[in-house]
Amino acid sequence: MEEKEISQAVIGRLPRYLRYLGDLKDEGIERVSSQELSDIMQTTASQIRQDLNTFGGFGQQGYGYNVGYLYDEIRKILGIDREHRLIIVGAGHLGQALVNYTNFERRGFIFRGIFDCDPKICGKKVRGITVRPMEEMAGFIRDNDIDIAVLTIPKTSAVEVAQKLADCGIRGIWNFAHVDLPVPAYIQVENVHLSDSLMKLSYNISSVQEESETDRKVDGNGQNR
Amino acid sequence: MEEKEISQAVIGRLPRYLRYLGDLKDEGIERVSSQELSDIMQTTASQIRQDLNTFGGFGQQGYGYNVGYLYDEIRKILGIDREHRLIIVGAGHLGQALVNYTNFERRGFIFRGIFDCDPKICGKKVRGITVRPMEEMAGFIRDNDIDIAVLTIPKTSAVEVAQKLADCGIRGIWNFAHVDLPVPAYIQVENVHLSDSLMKLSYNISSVQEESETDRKVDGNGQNR
DNA sequence: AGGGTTGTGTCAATCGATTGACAAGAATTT
DNA sequence: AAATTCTTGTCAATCGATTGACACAACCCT
Repeated sequence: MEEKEISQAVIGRLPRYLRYLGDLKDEGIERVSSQELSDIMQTTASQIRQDLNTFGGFGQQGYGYNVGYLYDEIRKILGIDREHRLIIVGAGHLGQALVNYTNFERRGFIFRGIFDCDPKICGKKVRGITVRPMEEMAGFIRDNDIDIAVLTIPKTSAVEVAQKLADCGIRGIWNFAHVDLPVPAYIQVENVHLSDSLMKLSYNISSVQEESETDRKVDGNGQNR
Repeated sequence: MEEKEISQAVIGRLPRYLRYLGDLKDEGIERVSSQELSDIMQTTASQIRQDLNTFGGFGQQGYGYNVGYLYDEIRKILGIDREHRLIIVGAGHLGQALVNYTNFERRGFIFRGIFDCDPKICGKKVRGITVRPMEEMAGFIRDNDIDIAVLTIPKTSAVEVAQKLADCGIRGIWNFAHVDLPVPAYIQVENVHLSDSLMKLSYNISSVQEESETDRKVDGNGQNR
């Protein structure tokens, strides 16, 4: 079924394509060429064509790409054409903030449960979802067919909990804890290391400082890399 | 002062080095070789040496690297040997969660102010910090020598607010809004596109599914790339 | 103090990712 | 209907990042 390994660099760009295509759809635009899209997105037309061709020919010569069709195809590739069921592990500030962020649900990521080891928090409701004790987690994952666990607990217990999650058959872990998780290769881990991100910003601020004699031209490109 | 452009790939790995060096320090370990470190971090010794040499020779032949010294040097490189003053723009769930996350302060990122356009929220206190109306933002940035603005507002107003931040001389923007920000090149933007990250996870889960006939070997490497 | 060992800094080779170029197919114009 | 324009898919070239190899410096043991 799988032919060749697809690079994470390409995958990482797909959500951004999806975002711009969604904007175009909202504006009622039906077709777009790689050149037009690259102008808007501040990238090269060649990269867009190369990226899309990794998954097959979605465009048509002399016409370009159909916005709605391409949008749907990228959704399928990313696996967000179906619902994902998530649980939050760690009902602290961040965990609660994520549950309250309704945009995820709009994209098909549905929060089904919240777990915490603190008995004082258990029983409390966050956006209608009851916080449950950790002991119930394994059963809950199996009973509710949970795809993804969101780890918003301190690093001290993260590795242990990740092990537990692996044992009860979770498919992916969205990891906000500031550690690398050693899990079997068939479990996917996506790290969101917020403090790493802040440190990168700190570096980039400082390095701009140092080259302050250089010209300060406006570039206007806000994409991450 | 600047000699050659340093790649973001290298910068992106520095916080991870710092994390593992901190762990070694806590264990009381004084010296480490690139080989030992690469074994722990699941990378190559060559990459570690190459990365560190971008900034100068921190090691000694036949000895390796002094953990404490290297730790301090990387902190200096990242610019986290001094304090950074931040404001939160957008006092929603995520903004409040970030203010309450004490680990940032421990690393020298100090939250000085919170701003929101909703008058109902203004005046409220989050971890001792009063939420102020947006009108006061520009003055506050100048008066309090603010480095970094954290953007936790909806995408609809993000571009406009970023423009305002640029005008009053902010140095960096930590952007949680789901848009690319067009700002002058001397302002650094670090994007945290949470839904993009979730979509990547979704893809990787699905792609593992498809190649399920392949061997399920344990790899134990939790690093992001 | 000398010899063996360790391990860095660096250069070269490999590997992967991005960009450029163009042939050919489809649309549009005349 | 033919000519022209547009624009993809793809191949080749370039560019950048990672890995491997090794000379030589510093350490450690006897």
